[in-house]
Amino acid sequence: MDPVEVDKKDNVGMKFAEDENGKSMDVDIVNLAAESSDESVEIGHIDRRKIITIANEDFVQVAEQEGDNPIELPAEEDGTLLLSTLQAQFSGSCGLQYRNMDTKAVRGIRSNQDRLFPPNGASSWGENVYFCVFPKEIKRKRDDDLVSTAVKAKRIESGRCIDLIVLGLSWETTENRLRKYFQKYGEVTMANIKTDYRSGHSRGFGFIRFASYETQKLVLSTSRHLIDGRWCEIKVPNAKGNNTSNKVFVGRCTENISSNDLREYFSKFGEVSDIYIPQPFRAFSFVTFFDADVAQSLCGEDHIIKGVSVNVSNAIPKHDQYNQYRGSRSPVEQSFNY
DNA sequence: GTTGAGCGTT
Repeated sequence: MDPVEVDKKDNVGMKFAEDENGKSMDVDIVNLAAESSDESVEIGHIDRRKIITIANEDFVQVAEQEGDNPIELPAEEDGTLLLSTLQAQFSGSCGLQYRNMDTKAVRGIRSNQDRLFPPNGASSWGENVYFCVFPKEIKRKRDDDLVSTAVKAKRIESGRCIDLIVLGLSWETTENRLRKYFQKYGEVTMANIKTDYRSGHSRGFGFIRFASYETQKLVLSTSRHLIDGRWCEIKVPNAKGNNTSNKVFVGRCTENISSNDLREYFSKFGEVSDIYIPQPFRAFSFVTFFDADVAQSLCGEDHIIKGVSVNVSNAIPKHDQYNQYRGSRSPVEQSFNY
């Protein structure tokens, strides 16, 4: 083949080159002609297939979120990544970021129209793992979709009452006012306003629960509710996942819910083998059943014990859920979590 | 002491 010229101006490794057909390619100058100090370097002695291989080697490692497993996306011959290539794998993504290991800060990737450019003006994407940027609305939607849409649907179609979240409450609205407002639809079994634990002030949302499924359906069919002069939204709250163990985590316990209360309450679902309440008080407990199916059937549900809405979920601690999700812990290992 | 999309203080 004919000699190929490589432009060495302000290069730090990878620069563009053209083969004899005028096709641009990436060539690693440091590896190919390290000793040359000319402005351009002849690399005609290099086998063309090898150059093509080098040229085709630039894949960009992209993950949906930081920490996710990356997918390798092919860069274009000029080193850029087409937005369409990115979006083919990550629908809705509009850009890329990566973690700068020196500064620990997240860096944005330059983009122009339909192309994304490698960082630092280089022509290589290097070994960085890049993660997607989504427009704000889509990111929110994604959480909604992936985290809980299926679970939500299951919960609402189950025919049972669940806690409903009320968003957009006035800072002034009290639990009594909330209860009073919704009582006109049917019997309310629980009303709760979430407050800032320091100031005690409302955080502007709360939860409500009805005695009958019919009432719940009726209330949910009207999404806008005028409460204390503000239009509020009532929705099925986001839920958590499932469980395979015979032990469940009971969250949002209050200090007056005793071991006996828990045993008495949960015994109606199946034989309880153990109750564990951490001391000092930590607002959760564990209930173990003889039958794992009973435990499983309760997961994701809210139950009212002594007027308090507690939440039943899987008994796997938060810091292990990542590994659990990745399947890197065996069920045997998981059983030794506590 | 402020606020106005969200997801249940330990």
